[in-house]
Amino acid sequence: MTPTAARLDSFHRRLLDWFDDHERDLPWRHDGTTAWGVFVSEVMSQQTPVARVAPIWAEWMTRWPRPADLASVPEAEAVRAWGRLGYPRRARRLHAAAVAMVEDHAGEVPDTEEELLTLPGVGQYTAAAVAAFTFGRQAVVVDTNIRRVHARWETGHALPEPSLTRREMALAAELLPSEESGLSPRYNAAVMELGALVCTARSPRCGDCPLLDDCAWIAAGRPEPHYTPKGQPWAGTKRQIRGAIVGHLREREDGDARTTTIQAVVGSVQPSPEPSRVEECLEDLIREGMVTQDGDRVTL
DNA sequence: AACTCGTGGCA
DNA sequence: TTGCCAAGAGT
Repeated sequence: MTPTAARLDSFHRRLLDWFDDHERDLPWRHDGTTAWGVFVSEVMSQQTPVARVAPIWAEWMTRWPRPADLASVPEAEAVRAWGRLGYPRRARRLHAAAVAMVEDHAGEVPDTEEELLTLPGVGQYTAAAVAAFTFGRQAVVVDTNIRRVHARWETGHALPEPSLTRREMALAAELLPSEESGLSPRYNAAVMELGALVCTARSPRCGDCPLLDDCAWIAAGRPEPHYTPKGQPWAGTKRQIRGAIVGHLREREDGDARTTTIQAVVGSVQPSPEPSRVEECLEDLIREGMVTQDGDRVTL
């Protein structure tokens, strides 16, 4: 299960050579991007395609170039500026993280995984990614792309298990180039990039893969993933209704704020569920702080 | 450990 | 057309 030193060396060399020729020109990879810029890009990219993140990230960097700039505006400003990236609670956590940086870290992005992990919205992946990509640290970065590359190249499975296991983290740590080599940050980016561009979940481009002749999944005959039936109807779920509520509010421009009546919110959700169900979701959003209430009016 | 939390593009 | 999937985190 532990690859031989020779196979591991080949793995590193092929990935890094491939990355030299295929690295995407993402805006946060440009020279001069600050640690704050990398931090924001990582949070925005959680569960969200990077192509959709790029324009919003650019707006945020112009508007709030330092943590203190975001921390100085109301949290609702961040939620409004989030646009349609999805999971808008991430905007609130990003704002809270900026406040924490100002209050506890001299207005800077902390430069260790341990400190990064204390920030709202920062979990195992984001802490490792920021530590590696902006501070050049030795960190075990494991995202969905890296998990899939590892599953195929080493384990021979089409896709990783639904939830991240300790075994996977241990494997990722074993596959990391040594600290002395100084290659691990760029290697981490390279594996992620391969997963995003070549070793994709659907229709992988194995013909373009630098690891083709050394891949356990290929050697096993590219077995299919085991099908897991979890298909549930989307319409009527809390997530759908919450999305419709916040989406409706987002479009209700009224000066700086985005506000309307509870009644208008209830009438805006399509297909229309029971009004009580919409009200329940609205109450959740108010309780969580995503939406504020003033009498019969609600504001994003 | 299993669930919840948005949104849009694409095969 | 519709289900799958995308740089996960929090509980």
